[in-house]
Amino acid sequence: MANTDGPTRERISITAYELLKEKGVSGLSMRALADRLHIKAPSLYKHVADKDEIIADLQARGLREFGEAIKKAGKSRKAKALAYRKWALGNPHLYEITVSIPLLRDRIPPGLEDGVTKMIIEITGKDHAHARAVWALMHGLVDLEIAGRFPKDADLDLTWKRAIAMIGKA
Amino acid sequence: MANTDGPTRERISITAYELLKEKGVSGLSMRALADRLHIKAPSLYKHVADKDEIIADLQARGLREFGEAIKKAGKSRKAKALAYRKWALGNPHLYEITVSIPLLRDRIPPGLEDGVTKMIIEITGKDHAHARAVWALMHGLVDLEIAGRFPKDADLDLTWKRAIAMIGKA
DNA sequence: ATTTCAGGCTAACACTGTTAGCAAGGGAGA
DNA sequence: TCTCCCTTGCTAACAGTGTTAGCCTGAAAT
Repeated sequence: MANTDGPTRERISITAYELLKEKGVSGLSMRALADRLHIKAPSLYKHVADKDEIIADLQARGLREFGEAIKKAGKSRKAKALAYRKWALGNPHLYEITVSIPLLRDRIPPGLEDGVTKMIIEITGKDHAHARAVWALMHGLVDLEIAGRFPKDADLDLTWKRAIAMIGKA
Repeated sequence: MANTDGPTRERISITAYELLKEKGVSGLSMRALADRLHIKAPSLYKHVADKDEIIADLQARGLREFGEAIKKAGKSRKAKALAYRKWALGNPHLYEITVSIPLLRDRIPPGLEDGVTKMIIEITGKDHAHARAVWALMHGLVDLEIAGRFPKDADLDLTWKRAIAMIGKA
């Protein structure tokens, strides 16, 4: 071994997260990740089966942190909704890799996804169908905002206000 | 010239669309596109500046066809909403490249995007903020459905019903 | 007939994920 | 202590991506 303290699986995970935060999904390459760990790209495969394992890792982290952020927020639907927006916009790359990319269900800890889904259902306090519609509304808002699909002069605070009104009344 | 009838810009556009329909966004490579046109990849650059020009082309087509589909639908909000879903699910790859990828605003015909936006505003019959919330709701539903984020046993027809109820009441 | 040029071509570069095969060092067992 | 093995690094390489440089050829225009 050339290096006495090689990268553990944990360090790889943390470094991947830092790289994602700084460079986004497209900047998360195996070579860039290896560089930060001061090893060569092929050596990563001694710790990890493939890139999907790293992505699954980040998706799990995203689900976990997102879940905590929502849990911490005030109890009202409005507070939860605004927490959703705040978290997603504060962690756009993590949000993207967690929600805008096919979820690697087989490779994340079981129950994680269900936990988040159930939490959304509890917040809305209605049936699954309603909860899914609410989730879709919030996801759509965030996705379009991150993707820059709304015009620059769009009043998104007002848009969220309208969206929250829609949730409350139906 | 080896071939007497080389690919025109129009043929490139059509072939790219066919390729997208069949192979999806990830299958739309310059080499695969060139193959279908019976030329080599570098020759494409005699007709097109870069791949983004082709993507912008498809985004414009997506906006156009999507706009027509919504226009054709029944006048009720419900009919429009269901037309949105139907079109998106019927043209998932075109929907993805049009909406789930950053829009190349500088390279699509001016007014196209605004036209679609205005149409949505007209349908909702309220202010811009409300229209954007409605759009986000529909986009979120479709995006999550295409991405396979809803469980297999989810009743999505019911979810859309709830969503449409939300639109109507707020 | 000569020239110009559109539109093909091959070779190549930098990047992506990934595999094969080699080497060196540390830890475990005899 | 010696030896073996296994972990974990390495380089070279492959197939794929978008893209550029430079060459060649046939058709059209002067």
